[in-house]
Amino acid sequence: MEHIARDADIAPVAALIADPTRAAILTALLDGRALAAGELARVAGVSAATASAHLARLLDGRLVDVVRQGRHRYYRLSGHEVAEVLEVLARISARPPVRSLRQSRQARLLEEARTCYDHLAGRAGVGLLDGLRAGGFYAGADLTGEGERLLTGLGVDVAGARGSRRRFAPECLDWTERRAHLGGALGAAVTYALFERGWYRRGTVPRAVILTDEGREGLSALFPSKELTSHTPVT
Amino acid sequence: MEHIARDADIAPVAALIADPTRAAILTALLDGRALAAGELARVAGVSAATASAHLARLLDGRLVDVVRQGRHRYYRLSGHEVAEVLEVLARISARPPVRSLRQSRQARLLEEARTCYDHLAGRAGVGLLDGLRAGGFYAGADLTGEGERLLTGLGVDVAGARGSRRRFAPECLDWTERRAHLGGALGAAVTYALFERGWYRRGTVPRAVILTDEGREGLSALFPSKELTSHTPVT
DNA sequence: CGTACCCTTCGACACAGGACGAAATGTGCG
DNA sequence: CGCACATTTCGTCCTGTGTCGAAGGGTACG
Repeated sequence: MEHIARDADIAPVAALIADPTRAAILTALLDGRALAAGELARVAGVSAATASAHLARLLDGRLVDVVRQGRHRYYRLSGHEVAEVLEVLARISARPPVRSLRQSRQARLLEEARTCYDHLAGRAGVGLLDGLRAGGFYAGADLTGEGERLLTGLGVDVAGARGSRRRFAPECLDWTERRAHLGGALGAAVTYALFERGWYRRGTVPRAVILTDEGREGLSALFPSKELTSHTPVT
Repeated sequence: MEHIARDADIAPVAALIADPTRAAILTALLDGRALAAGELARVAGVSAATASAHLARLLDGRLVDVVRQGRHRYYRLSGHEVAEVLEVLARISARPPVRSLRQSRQARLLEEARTCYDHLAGRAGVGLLDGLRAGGFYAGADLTGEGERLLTGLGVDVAGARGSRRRFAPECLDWTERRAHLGGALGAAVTYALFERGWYRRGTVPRAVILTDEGREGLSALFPSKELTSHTPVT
């Protein structure tokens, strides 16, 4: 009368994430960019041979894709579902103690504004969603008509996001802020547009993004509330 | 110049899920009930000693809670966040091939209607959300005023769900249907009310739930669309 | 109390798999 | 063609951990 597993077996996938080196690799890829095998070895702090073995296993388990370019091989997460797993896991995982000053500065940068795979997170992401809500541009898990006009005017490909097979505009729980930010296809499209406009740019710390002067102006014009724009720059 | 992990380290938590025996135990607990250590050993197909060791590790990692009752120790998931991790992992995990007739019947039961930790999932869960939407009771990620009246009238503790620190009424992606069902605090409250009314009851297969005759009548009165009520009983 | 039962701890074993250096493969460039 | 570089494959070592039987606490019940 025993019940054999008829659910999806999650153990093999979890095992792929369970190794510290592979977890470091996956986390490094969490910003959606593709990194070369050598870079990943360096980030994870292991030899090239070791990283290669791990990447082969991740590839086999379909957690990452590879694109060959010359003598480099660039690896990236195979999709946003993988990023979601990592984020959800982070939500119930302990945050390691901060050791150095530099680390605490990096931590503050990430709490301020970062990308969560392909959309904006951290205080900036939460503030953006708050601003959209306060202005009547977003309600429930959808844009209002007014919101659709606003974002389209800013160069966001709203129609394309709607056509995507991905969920359109779900709220995504932020694991530093413990509040929601904008995720899904629309979250990605908005973030893409913000980069295109130069309102945000990538920082030197992986996943960290930085509000530019133009961005501060543009956003404060759109959202009169202070939340989004008053945050002090981290230097 | 290497980047040490300043993110939450997810590897230890993933390692807890990565062992097949522990994954079986966690999956068995996914319906939110508390099971005794012996039962868990049996469902996982290991000796009591082995199960005990695994449960100790899960306890240490805060994935499960234990409640001692006489000479039994009942284990349960420590919270819905843990259940969410398991569900998200299942979404990117391979479904094992069906081996026996009994397994395929069980699989059909679960696809039809099951609980996802504490709310309704499967075709029944997806149909319920569809019905709420079609009737104008739910839009975006919130109840409409009409929906609030309807559910309150059915005995759902809507106010309590709103007061919860959990998200109120998020859409939860169903990994068998690949469509959304109702999750969060409201999903749990609705499911609780459906059980209280006797419209659904627990099946013999873990996590499976069964639509009762009263439930069929009640739901078809509320939601004229056929989706929710026409499904053929699995025998 | 003594017995039956549930569960955990202990001791011992076996095995998976992660680590590296060295060598092999493959690509680009002069 | 030959050298430089990125990456993988191979061989080997070694730690970590999952497994069980047997023994050791607790708890209930007659």
